[in-house]
Amino acid sequence: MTKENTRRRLIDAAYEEIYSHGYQGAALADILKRAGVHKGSMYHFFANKKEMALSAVHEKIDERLDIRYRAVLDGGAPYLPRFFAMLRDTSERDFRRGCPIANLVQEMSNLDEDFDRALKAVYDRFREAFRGIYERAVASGELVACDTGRLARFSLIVLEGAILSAKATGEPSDYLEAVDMLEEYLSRYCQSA
Amino acid sequence: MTKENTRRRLIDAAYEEIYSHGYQGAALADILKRAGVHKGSMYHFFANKKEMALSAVHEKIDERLDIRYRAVLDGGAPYLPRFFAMLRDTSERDFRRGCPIANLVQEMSNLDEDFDRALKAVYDRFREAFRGIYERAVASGELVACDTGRLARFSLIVLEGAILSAKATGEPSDYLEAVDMLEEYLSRYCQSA
DNA sequence: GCACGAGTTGACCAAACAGTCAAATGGTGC
DNA sequence: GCACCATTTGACTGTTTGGTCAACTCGTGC
Repeated sequence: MTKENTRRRLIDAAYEEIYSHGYQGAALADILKRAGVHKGSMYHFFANKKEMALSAVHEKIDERLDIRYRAVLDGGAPYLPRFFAMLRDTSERDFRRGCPIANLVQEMSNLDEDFDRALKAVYDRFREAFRGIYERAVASGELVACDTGRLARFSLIVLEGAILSAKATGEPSDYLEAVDMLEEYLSRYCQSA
Repeated sequence: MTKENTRRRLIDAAYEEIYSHGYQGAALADILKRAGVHKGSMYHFFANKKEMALSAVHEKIDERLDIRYRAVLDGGAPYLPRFFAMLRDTSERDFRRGCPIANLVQEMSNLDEDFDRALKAVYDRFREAFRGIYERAVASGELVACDTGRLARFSLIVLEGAILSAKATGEPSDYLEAVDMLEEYLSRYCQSA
């Protein structure tokens, strides 16, 4: 165990266990077993289970959002084709487990203020990432001038709903179909025909 | 305690506790306390916690879906205005707790086969209710002939996503805005202009 | 080579958990 | 008024939970 490595292993294990079983359902013993770390060692890095979980939310979800969606922005115009290509890339999606953010929102938002605050921040950041892409698309002339915030809110709703649907039915095609229909909706705001 | 009343009280209490805390987070003791029923008495009616929970899903969610959406069908044409009026009626919605079905799907679908099966059935019934309304709308000439199953799937995705969004942000307006945009999307398939 | 503190170990704890059970209760048919 | 059985009662069990703690290891600075 090479020092600060321990903390990362704990965060990774906590993320995986919570993603699979939810926060309440994730047993501390299972997280520790997965990380190969002893209990007291964990309490050296984190005050309690919740603090570790919130750290995992921040470091595994929040920070990664930026990276993933920045890639779309950094590619330059046209933005929309690359945005939708990214949405259609299901190689990193696990429909059986659904969306890590949505799972936690559903489970914890109404139970714990700290989770609520943390998840609100993540959700807002998610929205802002979408809005940023649409803003660029307006600037590049792909979209007509419109309420990009509204489009972003709706897009995230469709995305989260689609992942939930795929989890509920077991059909990833549910997700892809919804992405098609979102694109169809968006075409209303596209330049020309 | 008047006999079969006990069972209903247990179902009601289980539904409420599970809706608030999730299945894993709902303590049997709290359910019993809420119902005012003793433990052994519960095990007389149900084999275990899971069976009681699945009964609650069936009797409190599954059966009620029919009732709620049948009202739209029973009102006669035009169907779409009444459908959207029902979606916009938030008097019975609890955005803090979200959607009881979605909550359970997120928590349990990938953890337990029995929950998975039960929730798949509920979700499918939900979809069929939507499709039935759109079928009627086509028959009555409100919608042009189109893939009503596809519209129903998308509508449910938007609905579930919107409820989740309202829960995440704490803003019920997120939900209402999405309903507006769903209606806007649907106008593509409406007769005339 | 010693002192120091970050990091590790694993035994231990009280509380909460789902589930069990023998005994008591009470209404119904006869 | 008795017999029967569905229902109720509440104490009990074994397990799992998150969290505590005193002792130990080990690299680094001096």
